[in-house]
Amino acid sequence: MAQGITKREEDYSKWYNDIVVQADLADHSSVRGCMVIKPHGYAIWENMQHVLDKMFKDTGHVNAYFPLFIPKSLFEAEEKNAEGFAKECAVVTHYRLKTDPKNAGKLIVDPEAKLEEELIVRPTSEAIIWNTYKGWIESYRDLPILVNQWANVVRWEMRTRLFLRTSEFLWQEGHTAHATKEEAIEETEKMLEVYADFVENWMAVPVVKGKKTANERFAGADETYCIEALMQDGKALQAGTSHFLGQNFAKAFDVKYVTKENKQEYVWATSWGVSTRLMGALIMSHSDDNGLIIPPKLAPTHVVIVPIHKTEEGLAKITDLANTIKNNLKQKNISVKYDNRDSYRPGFKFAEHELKGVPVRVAIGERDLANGTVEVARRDNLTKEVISISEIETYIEKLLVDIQSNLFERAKARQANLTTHVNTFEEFKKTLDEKTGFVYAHWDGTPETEEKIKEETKATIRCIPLNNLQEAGVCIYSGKPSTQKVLFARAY
RNA sequence: CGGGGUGUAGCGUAGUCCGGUAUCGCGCCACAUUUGGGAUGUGGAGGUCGUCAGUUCGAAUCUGGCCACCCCGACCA
Repeated sequence: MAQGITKREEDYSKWYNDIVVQADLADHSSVRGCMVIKPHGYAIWENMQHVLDKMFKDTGHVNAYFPLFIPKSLFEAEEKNAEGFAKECAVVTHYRLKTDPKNAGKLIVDPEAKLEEELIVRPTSEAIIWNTYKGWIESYRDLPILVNQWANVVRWEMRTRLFLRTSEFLWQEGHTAHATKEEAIEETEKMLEVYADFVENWMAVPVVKGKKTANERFAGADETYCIEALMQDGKALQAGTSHFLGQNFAKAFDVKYVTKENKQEYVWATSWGVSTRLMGALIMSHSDDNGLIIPPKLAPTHVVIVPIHKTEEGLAKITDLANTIKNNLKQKNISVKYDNRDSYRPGFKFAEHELKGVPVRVAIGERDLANGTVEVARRDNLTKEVISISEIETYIEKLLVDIQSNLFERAKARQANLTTHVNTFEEFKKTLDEKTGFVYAHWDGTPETEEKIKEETKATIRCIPLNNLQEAGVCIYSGKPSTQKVLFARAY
């Protein structure tokens, strides 16, 4: 167990890395750009999956699984999508190794085992899925198709960061097919709402919902919706995207259906996804210089009980009490870990569970037994209280709810403080450099201006917020007329 | 792919200029004493010094090639 976490104000990215590694969430693997998600990190991801999966099912979706490999000819069918991902694709060219005749014990790629057609390791699955949907859809009676898959994908990134950007990552991708444009757009918006609901109410991370500009749009989409979150260092993080794909994939893969009126029509499509990147958002939204902070609704362990004893008899009594509390809390669906390891002292355990982000710690000592109390410490604000044993269960139940909402309110207040409206390019640059955060500014709506602003400031348009206030103004860069302010930020 | 840096025990390091078989801390193992915020003592295990070749009686140290990783840029959920 390492002891020092870099302070946030000293070096924010180092702090982030320290948290990920020292809180046992993930590690660099010996595969370049790929990480090992460790049990503690994976447990949090599993909780995210469970909640999201239920939300998907509740909105009528079902799960399925499609292949990891996509033949190049299928991959290239939707041109824009293919072009967008071409630069970061892993490609399988051979299917066999053989022993090296010149170097005993070593293997080489068998040059005679070259594939007729290369296989692309999926960076996303639209191509293989729409190729499949072609066979599933004949009539309007086959629609809609509402399928999700949990999978890994590979995008050959040049620079990687644990959870935020790795060459391989885990995600879910929903792929739906609809009879009408309206229905597909409704689906796209519905899933954006699902994501916003999850990220705000389970992860306790406030988001701005919006649409991407043409530059930032998913390759192959007509419209990309997104949720944007703001991290503690004032940088934005895209937390989820939902795409209205129009008829682009239906046309590329020739997926038509027969209407009631016996007419042939192309199918309308959506796709939407969130990834293990959410882990990064979770970490960077709440954690502090003592380590990770996990919102109760996603914490693998809600409460840890630490015994403090002087004698064996004392320990036995504490253990009895701990087990009673544990069982009572279990009735309330609160998961409890009794940390009775005898090789570590209480102070060490306190620090360790803080580092790993357990929301509530209960310490029980022999003094408590005499007084009929326990000490309860909350992770979010590091405060402690002495609570009577008789009311411990109801107290903790309420405390977990408090912590969840406190984390959200805290993050929300921070986001509000780090949101600025500006009217000139000077103000814009100054805000980005000195204050950071979300910056609202007028933009003339052209990709050229967006590109110039990005080149000069490294800030991108994160989104055009939904239900955005319409107000006449002039673009901060070009001085041309604008109808609304859009959301800029430097981003991960 | 460009520019910079680093490779010595599980982790962090000293030693490299000036060649003589590797230092310290954390962690690990055993035992004892401890336990209300990261315990202490005693004993112990653990290293082809990134890799390959060269120079030398002798290389962590000098020379050359290669490899890996990190940081900065171009790219990106």
